[in-house]
Amino acid sequence: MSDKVTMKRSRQRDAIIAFLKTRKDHPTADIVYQEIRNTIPNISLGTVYRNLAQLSERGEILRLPCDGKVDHFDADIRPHYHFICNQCGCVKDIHLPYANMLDQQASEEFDGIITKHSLLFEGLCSDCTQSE
Amino acid sequence: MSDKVTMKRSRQRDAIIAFLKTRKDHPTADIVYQEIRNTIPNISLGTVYRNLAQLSERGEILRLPCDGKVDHFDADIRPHYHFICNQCGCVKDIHLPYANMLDQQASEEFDGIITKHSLLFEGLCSDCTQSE
DNA sequence: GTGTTTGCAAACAATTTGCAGAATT
DNA sequence: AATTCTGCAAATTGTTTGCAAACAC
Repeated sequence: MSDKVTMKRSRQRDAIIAFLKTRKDHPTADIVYQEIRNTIPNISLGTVYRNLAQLSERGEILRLPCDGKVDHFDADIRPHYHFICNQCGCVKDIHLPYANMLDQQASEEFDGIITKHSLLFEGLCSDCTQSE
Repeated sequence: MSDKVTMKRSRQRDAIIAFLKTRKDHPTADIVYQEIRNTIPNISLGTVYRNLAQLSERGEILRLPCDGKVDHFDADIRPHYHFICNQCGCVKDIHLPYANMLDQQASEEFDGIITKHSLLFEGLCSDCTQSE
């Protein structure tokens, strides 16, 4: 849709990317905001949203619409699946190989063009399993 | 979580369910609202949301958080998969058998408990394929 | 009659946007 | 110098909620 327009560097964006890369969970925009404020106290929430939107549009990070409410962001852009805990809402990676077969099967019975799929598992994470 | 509490019937709710059952696409709350207004002109949007929430909590309809923005609702509660068009945003059914295998595979490499998954295909619907 | 449902409007949460000034190239 | 980026606050969007009156059982 849109070409990759010139991007100037900024302290704020660098910090956002760097932070996302340190995390294996998948922070929300607000968590990113709270964290970055430790380093850049007067960063604004708008800037965080702007950068996350920008970066995910360019494919440099992933936007995960896991729980239908709040988006989560992932610096690991390799195709992989996710899990969301029904109790605490945490989001984790599921390391299964991407199932091309599913796209093929779906294509066979579908009239349009299928380019990919996303797969979200649900249940209880290990922490919540114990405290139940 | 919550027991099925007594439910009194209402003209509005009956209309909402009836409408949803006539549709194979998966209307949003707002579309339901616009439609029902033809029959019940002074129904309020709040009532539509309240009933859709209520019905999906009781498992009488499905809430589909397809596009991360707007929820879609489905009167077909049998487990099945969905497709969302990247162009027009329409949501369609994908009739593949529910893949229990995926839950098993995911469970093997995951520490918590996996109860189910949802699978969303993306691409272009047949209409958008032609107009491209 | 008791308790649920409604319409309305106000409240809310997550996110986006307009703008003037600051920072990057 | 040109353009992108930021902080701030206001605007938007989708959805939920509080309340008094209306309705169902």
